Formats: sequence, structure tokens, C-alpha cells
Amino acid sequence: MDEFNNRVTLLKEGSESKGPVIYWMSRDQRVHDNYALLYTQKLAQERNRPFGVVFNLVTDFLNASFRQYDFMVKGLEELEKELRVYNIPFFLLTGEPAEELFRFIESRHISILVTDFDPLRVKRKWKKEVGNRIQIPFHEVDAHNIIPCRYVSGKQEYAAHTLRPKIHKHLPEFLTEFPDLKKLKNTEAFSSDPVDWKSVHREINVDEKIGKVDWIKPGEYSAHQTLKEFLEEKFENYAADRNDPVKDAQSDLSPYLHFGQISAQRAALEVKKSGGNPESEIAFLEELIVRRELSDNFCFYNNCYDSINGFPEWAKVSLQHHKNDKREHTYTLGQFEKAETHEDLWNAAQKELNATGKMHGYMRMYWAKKILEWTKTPGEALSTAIYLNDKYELDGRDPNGYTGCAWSIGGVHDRPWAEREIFGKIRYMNRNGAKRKFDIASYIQKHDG
DNA sequence: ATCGGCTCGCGCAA
DNA sequence: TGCGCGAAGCCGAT
Repeated sequence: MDEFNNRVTLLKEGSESKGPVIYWMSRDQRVHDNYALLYTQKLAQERNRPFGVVFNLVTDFLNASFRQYDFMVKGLEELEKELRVYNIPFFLLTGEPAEELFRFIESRHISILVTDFDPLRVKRKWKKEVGNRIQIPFHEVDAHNIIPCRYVSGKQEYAAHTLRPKIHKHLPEFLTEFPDLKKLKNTEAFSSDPVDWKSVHREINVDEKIGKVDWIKPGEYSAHQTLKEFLEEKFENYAADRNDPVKDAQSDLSPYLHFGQISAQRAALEVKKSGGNPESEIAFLEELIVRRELSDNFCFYNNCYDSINGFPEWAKVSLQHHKNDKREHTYTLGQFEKAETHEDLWNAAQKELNATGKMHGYMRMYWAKKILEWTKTPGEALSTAIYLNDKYELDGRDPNGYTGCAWSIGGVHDRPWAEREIFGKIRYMNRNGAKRKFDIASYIQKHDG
């Protein structure tokens, strides 16, 4: 029994050689507070072997845009430097994961492979393909969730209220300080050459039209700075203002959390240490822990997390029942993307997304609900919302995004509401609700002025 | 400003 | 088997 208990899953048994232990980093792109890296170090030290980190860059990952690659790759550049401080070798591979990992493991005589947990299909497929080709033991560590996804629940949870008690039950055991990453002695036996980042940038094959943004700096260091500033400057009013898209009240941590440049557990620990406004603490930890980890639960246990087949039965039946309802407005993907609807509030949200790579949380719900209202079918609505989310959001392709779209359009984790046109029993949202909550005119002015 | 009804099903108490 | 209650709401009544 140690701190890795229940965080580690043996994906594949195998026979160890005598070579180095390697952490195939994927979702958790950080040096500090990373249980996958700490576990790799532990395995290596117990066996008195060297260890290192490998990252495989897929150059056209699910249509990622330049904005997202730039954020990730700059984070990796910083990661390489920070690993060097600890004398931990870092290797960057590019190409098909199964092929690249297999070749790397063979040529370097790797003895054990460790990776991090990710509920998304494409990551699970890569792991399966890698596992099929290697003969060494293959471990997976949930370094992303505070309570490991596989451990907190063995099934798809119905709603936040069914997962919440399970999380809270385990928090005293899991929400604890991290063990230290130990600095290694410099060793010639297992070392890496510096990565040629210029050539990496040339290899990336992405949509350059979605440019980088300058309001947020990528990397682990900036992630910690952002957390610090949030606690110092915004935390007091977080509970009161977080749902007001005109106020700058949110933590802005989601891009960092998505790429694993900061650990949610670190954020939770710092919030508790700071002892700020108790209402803000409750509200923030609810979003940071319960809702985030509910998203991982949904994507891990529901293979249809990005299709209408993943919706609950009552929602599927109800949407089906209303599929022929007359739509007053319908728009094509291109019209949505260019923010060319009849409604200035919706257009402002899309423009916020296009320009900044981050739409406010309240507006993400409103935005997706209107896409349902203004497309021909719920299936088209869902794929439109996911396409735009994944293309423009800095935290695109995150379980949070898929789950948010499924909540808005498909009633996932929600309850049925009074039946109405198009929506059926799916919770409705409209401009009046937004008007009650915040100053619509200033939001529109801010993003569409 | 605030309240109840809307509507389904999970999970716990009994 | 019954019952309370739920990820961010809407609407009409008071």
C-alpha cells in the first residue's frame, strides 16, 4: 500500500528486460505533481535502473488547429528544460504512436512502459495498438483525476448527484500532498539529445488560419502563476460572479488542465491552503473536481460520448418525437462558424470563441442549446457544436467539451423538463434567462462591438 | 423577489 | 415499493 495504490492499472503483463523504465507522456504534460512520472521514478529506483520521458507528437491529431498545437508544443519545450533540471531524459517522437513507441522501446531496450490515463477513444486505441506490439509490462496511471476514474466508480454515473458522494467519500485519502520528484545524478548510460523544436514546428500539419492567442501564456510555470493570481485576485468573488460572462471571474485554468500543464489536485490543494471565501471554495471545488471527473466518467464508460446514441433514453425518445417540428431558423456549419445568425448574443459568443479560444462557461451552454434549436436534427447540432468546440477552444477535444455538448443538446447528467417544440424535454435556455443574469449589451459590446 | 410546477429515474430507506 | 431530489431553467402567479 502506498500513494500509487488504486491509481495504477496494469494494461498488459510482460517480461521485464534490464533496460530503462519509460513514461510515455500523453495527457499529463507536466514535471511536477504528476503521479505517472512519480510512479515511473519509483519503479526505476526500486530496480536501480535509469528512466526517462517520451512524448509522441501526432502531427494531425483530430484536426487540431495551430492555436492548440502552439500552446501544447510551447508547453513541451518548457517541459524538456524543466526535466533537464532533474537530469531526466526527454525524447520527442513524431508519427504513428504504435510504430514510433515500438521502435523506441526496441532500440533503447526499455524494460517497463508507463503511461497516463485518458478516457478518449483515440488514446485508448493507441494504447491497445502499442500493447499489441510490445512484450514488456505496460502500466497506466491516472494522473489527471484526484480520485482515479476507474476507482471512484465502475460504471457510467447517471448525474453529478450520484458521483458526488463517491468522490467526497474518497477525498481525505486522495486529496493529499504529492511526494517529491527526486533529482537524479547525471548519467551517460541513458540520455537524450536536445529536441530540435524548429523542425518540430515545420512538421506540424495543422490549420494555420486558427491563429495563436496572446492573452494566455502556455506552460507549467504560467499555469502556476495563473492559479496564484486567481487565488489572490479573483477567488473572493468567484462564487458570486463566476456565471457572469461580462466579469473576469473565472480561473482561466481550463487550457492548462486540459493539457495537464497543471494538476487539478494541485489547484485543489492550493485553494484549501489559501483558506479564502468558503462559498467560493465550495463552488470552485465542485467545478474543478466533481464536474471535471464526471466528464471523465462519462467518456470512459460511454463509448458514444460524442454521438446522440450516448444520450439517455428519455432524451433520445423525446428528441425523436420532435424531429419534425418546424425550425424557424436553420443555419449551416459555415454560418455558425462565421457567427452569422440572426441573434447578436449568440454571434457574440461565437466571436468570443473565434478570437480568444475560450468561451465563457455560461455562454457555452446557451450557445450549444441554440445550435440545437437552429439546426435540422439533433445529430447535426451535436456534431456542429463538437466541431466548433474542438477547432477553436484551447481546451478542445477534452472530455469536458464532449460532456458539455451532450448535457446541452442531449440531457446527459440532466433531468427532463417541461416539453416544448424542438427541444422536447431537454432543458431550454433563452435570452430572457441570460438577461436576468448579466448585462447582455456589454457582453455583445465586448465581443462584437 | 420568490415560489411551485414541469418530468424522469436513480439510489436509498423501509 | 415509496420517496426525495437533481450541472447552471422557464414561466406564470403572487
